[in-house]
Amino acid sequence: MELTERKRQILKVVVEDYIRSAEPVGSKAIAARMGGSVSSATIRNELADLVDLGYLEQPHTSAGRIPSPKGYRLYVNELMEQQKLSIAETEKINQSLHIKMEELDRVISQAGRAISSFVNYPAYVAAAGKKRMTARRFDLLPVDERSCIVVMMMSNSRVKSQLLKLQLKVDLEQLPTLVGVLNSHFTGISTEEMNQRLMDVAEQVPPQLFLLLSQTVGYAVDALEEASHREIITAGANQLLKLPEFRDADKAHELMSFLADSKENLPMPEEDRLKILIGPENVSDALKDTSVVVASYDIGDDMRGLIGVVGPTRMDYATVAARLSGFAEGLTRLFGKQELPPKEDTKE
Amino acid sequence: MELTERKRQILKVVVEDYIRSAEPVGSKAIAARMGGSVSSATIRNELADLVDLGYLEQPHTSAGRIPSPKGYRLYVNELMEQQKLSIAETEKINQSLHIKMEELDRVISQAGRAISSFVNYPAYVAAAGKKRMTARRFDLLPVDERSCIVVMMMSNSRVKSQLLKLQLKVDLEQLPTLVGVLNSHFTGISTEEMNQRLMDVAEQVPPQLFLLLSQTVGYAVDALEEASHREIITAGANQLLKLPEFRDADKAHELMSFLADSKENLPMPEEDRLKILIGPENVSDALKDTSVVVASYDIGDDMRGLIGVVGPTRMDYATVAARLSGFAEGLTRLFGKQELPPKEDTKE
DNA sequence: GTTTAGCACTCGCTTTCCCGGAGTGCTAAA
DNA sequence: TTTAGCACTCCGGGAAAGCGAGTGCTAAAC
Repeated sequence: MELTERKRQILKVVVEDYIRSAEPVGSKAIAARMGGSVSSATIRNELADLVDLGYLEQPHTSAGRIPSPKGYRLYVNELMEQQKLSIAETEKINQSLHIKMEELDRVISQAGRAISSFVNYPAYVAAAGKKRMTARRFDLLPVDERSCIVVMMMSNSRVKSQLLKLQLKVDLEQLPTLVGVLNSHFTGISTEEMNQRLMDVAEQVPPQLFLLLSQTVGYAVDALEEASHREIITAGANQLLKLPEFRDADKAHELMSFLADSKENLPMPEEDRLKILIGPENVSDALKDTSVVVASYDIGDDMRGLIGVVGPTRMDYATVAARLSGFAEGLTRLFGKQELPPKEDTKE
Repeated sequence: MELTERKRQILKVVVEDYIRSAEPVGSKAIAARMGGSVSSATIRNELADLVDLGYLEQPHTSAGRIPSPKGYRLYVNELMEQQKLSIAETEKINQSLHIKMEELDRVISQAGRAISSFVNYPAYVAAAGKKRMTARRFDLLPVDERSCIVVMMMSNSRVKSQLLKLQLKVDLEQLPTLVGVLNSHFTGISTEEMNQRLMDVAEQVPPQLFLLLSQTVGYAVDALEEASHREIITAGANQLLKLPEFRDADKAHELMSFLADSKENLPMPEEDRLKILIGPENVSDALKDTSVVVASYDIGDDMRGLIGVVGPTRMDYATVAARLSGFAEGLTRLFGKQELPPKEDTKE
């Protein structure tokens, strides 16, 4: 059997109607929506075919039809009209991205909330380094004889610092030596190598300096690992409760717990700019009945982020895809503009 | 009419039974639970009195009784037995607080998740400075002629830093002068005063230095304001859906949206170590049918934090109060131990 | 005077039954 | 190939009925 143009038209109408109403779509409604050029009986014949072909499903005899995952897939791939963002929408996106970039985390979580309330579905956001983070430069600032400040610039040009309490008094004159050691031996290498090298230099450095050195390197390792650790933030899970498919508390609870606890299993495609995963296409069991739309954005040159939206398979793919892309572009722009680094590889 | 000892006993049984079962408690069940020393008929008489006194309510004639807010209040104030944490529980708390204190935010949000899963209700966490944060010390580290690193130690001994891209080339020799100005004129004062003072010194400083100065001060102001801004984090809202009183999606949605969006209105008592707010005692409308238990903890000497738990009025107050206190103590200890500051007021 | 047994009554909850209506599949005619 | 007609299916909602837990009251017992 063939998938004629008319069948495609009908499928499109069914998908869009169902997305709107969340209720099975009947032949009469379809006929009306197609301009009355054909009768409902004709539509019925076509519908039966579409069910046979696997694009539609019938909750029970004598109910209308709803799209199957395969139907959604065809819709998304071929039938869906690329939606343009209205000026008002673009405006709104830009407005919600007027964030002073202080902490990366904070920007990201704010972006998560913004996108969620913008598409009316739960959203998740993540940022990850393209490669492992390393230290580019160290400094130590004396405070008093019992404490000093470590300052570390990381390979992504972000700067981290902390007050360090010293176990032993340290001669202030020796700090420059230490800084020299740090910068010559501990920059541009992975955290494992840093720990390793700490062992190696143990003998070359006077013991009381070594203590401070290992404290500093310890801090650096922690900070680097924290920075390269991909953190996933979710927002707007409560949006689910507005949807008819999640009025059942158990269903809602299941998905919300998943979003809160097992974020690691959210889809994180590596390559695509925009990816749509429909129902069973998701790997995680908890997402089997839901769809996910993910877009990626750039954080400067070294990092990459993902924003995703989770919703029922009956998701408004066209709108969500458009808005998500818009957001991703906005974020890329935001980070591109504010990013400071004179990107220059530090030789170790 | 008097509140005899037996009435109090009965009230206690009703509250505790209702907390467990979420269902109106009948006279027979009470009699059984009181050891069979009195018959259900006697209990019925007493129950009628307790309703008259306002401690109990009757959803409808011929249903059992449930506690009124006034009943809960009496229970919490006088009837409830202080619960001790078991060793296992204490252990579990300490374990969940084995956090390396990196970012304050992160500790706090992790603590929120931990407490929430520990009491099985949604939780919120906040940290706030006791007084406004000020800068205690500045440093500038040259990177190249177009950028340098600002390092600022705040009054709570936390250190913030960032790479600054300079609009103009600056002579490296002039940085020490600038640091001097910063440390002598911009420490120990509020952010408003900092902005004011920036105007004042405008003429005393060569123009191209002034640009860098104002950039630095701008950064400092932002960072200080961000640090003193009380951020409230909520966690575990999904726990609500397990409770029978929130099986209704609309109810759950209302409260969850409140928790997600209007966190500012969550109770933040100033004085008490532990506070319990029952139903209508809450000011926010959204919390009228829920109870809140809040405890406070110390973050070093300068800051104070709050952890709270939100649940139905039928909350297990005894357990929640004990666990929350345990947590608050744990946090106080955590911050006390890791806190570094040699607390010393900086003269401006 | 307080407590208790006995009993009729109340009222919410669940189950069952019934009905309307939307929608289908099939057949036969256009 | 399309369409009108028609019998049939099945969901969803509302009414009615039965159940059962629990009450309030009365009258007797302690």
